[in-house]
Amino acid sequence: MPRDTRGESTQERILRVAAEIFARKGYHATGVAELGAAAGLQRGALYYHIKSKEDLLYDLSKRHVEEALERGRAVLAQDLSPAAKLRALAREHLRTIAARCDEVTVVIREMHALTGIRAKRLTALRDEYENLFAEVLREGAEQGVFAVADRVVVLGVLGMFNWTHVWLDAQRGPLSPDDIADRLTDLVIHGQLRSPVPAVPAAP
Amino acid sequence: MPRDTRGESTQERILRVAAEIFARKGYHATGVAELGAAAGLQRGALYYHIKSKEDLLYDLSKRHVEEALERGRAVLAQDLSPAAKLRALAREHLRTIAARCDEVTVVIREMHALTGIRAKRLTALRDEYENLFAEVLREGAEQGVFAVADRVVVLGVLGMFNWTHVWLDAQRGPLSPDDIADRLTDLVIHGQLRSPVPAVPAAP
DNA sequence: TGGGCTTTGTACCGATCAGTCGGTACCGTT
DNA sequence: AACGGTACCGACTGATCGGTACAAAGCCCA
Repeated sequence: MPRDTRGESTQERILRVAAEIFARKGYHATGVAELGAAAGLQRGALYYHIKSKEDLLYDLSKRHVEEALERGRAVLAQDLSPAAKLRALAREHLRTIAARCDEVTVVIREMHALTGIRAKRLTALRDEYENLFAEVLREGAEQGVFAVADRVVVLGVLGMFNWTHVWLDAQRGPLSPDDIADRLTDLVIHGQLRSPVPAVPAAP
Repeated sequence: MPRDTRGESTQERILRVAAEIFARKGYHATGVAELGAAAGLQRGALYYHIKSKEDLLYDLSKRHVEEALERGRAVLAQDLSPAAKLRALAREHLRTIAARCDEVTVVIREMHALTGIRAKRLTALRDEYENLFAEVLREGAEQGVFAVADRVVVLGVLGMFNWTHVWLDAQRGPLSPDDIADRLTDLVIHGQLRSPVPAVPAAP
């Protein structure tokens, strides 16, 4: 029963500012006093709401990945062609990054700061999310629409989309997250080759 | 004039172990005592060799990016087709990651820990390296071999290759770095689409 | 043997770290 | 008025942080 009824509980405010500061300064470079101050609390008050600093990072990351995973699963449950599914998944991914860039950055950059069972659980969650991409590519290959995607290709595609969190914010163009997702999806589906030049021999 | 003539100076040993520890634990989570101990030195002795902890991170990163940049430039100076140049650049990139995974991880993950002019200088160096990929794609488009690569595509391709540092070590398959680079290059050039008319089938 | 330089270890600095504690103000319920 | 729970504060702990001062020890050349 939080006293604050202006639309955001103290818990939510703490998670929000923690994501912002962790993304900007890094987990280990951020002190709990700084986290509290950003949330309008002293250290003692902050520890009324969180169990530990690492738990804060864990809760923040877990909630984010779980929500993204849920949305991704909904996309895969749709009755679409593999190519359309890949496009829809890419759009969902880019929308998430556009809307929650701080959290994405924290999950990707600071996950290694988690220890023990928390690290294991979050790694498992992240693997589950990444499997969504593998699943779409597998479906496409099964139907003969895509070339068989070995693990390298899956990780390559995944990396392309994951890396967008680094530059999406700086991309101050007229392109919407959906536009960018479409452009990257086209690249994965069609490649860059435009001339009928045959396959390239390996470099010496 | 290092006393150690067994092939590695104290300076080099410090840079090497620092890369390893920074990559494993993170810059801010690593204490200077820990760095010294890993190099066989006490804190005071360590500070005879380094100016500061941040300077150690900077020197380590700068040296690495400069060397990678030099190799990349040599690739681009070769007289090759755009596709062959992209393949050669990808191979060079993957070879670097395979040989110096710790340094790559540190540069990518801990660069934001640098401040002031050091951050600016390293960012400029990294941008210069990333421009190599943009340059290859631009050449290809200029010659009509590649589709025009806008900034999104360049960043997408770059992300795909940069992200490999996350999983290349875990990839305990029979694939060499060159194999992986070739596979990713093929993806960028040809895409995954194979239907309705199966193009040149990729070897499974 | 004796300077002179490089390298190292020890002791120390002030600051900050994550986390805990006792105490207090406010709340609705009884 | 008394109570239990929620929310918060400020002070405190012991440890560790990055960095420095300084002297001893190892080394080379004379």
